[in-house]
Amino acid sequence: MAKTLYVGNLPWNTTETALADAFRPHGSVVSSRIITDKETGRSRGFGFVEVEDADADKMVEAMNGFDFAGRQIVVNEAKPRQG
DNA sequence: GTTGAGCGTT
Repeated sequence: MAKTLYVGNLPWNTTETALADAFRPHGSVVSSRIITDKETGRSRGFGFVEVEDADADKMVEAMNGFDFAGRQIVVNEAKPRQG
């Protein structure tokens, strides 16, 4: 099982690979996704990282406020997209 | 060639 983590305050040039690479040493990263604008195709400045349930809690504590590319990112457990 | 609070696709 895995949990989805919301990651905000990301630089415009942040990629999914850079996100997963930053979360990898903190826990088991299942997948990562950067939200891009459907009209312009550019990054919206936030994304989601799916990690293992057992590591998700400590990864939020470890990566929340982490200096990413000069910006402090915001990491929290993502809201359920399906109620 | 920009922007900066906010929660994504089947």
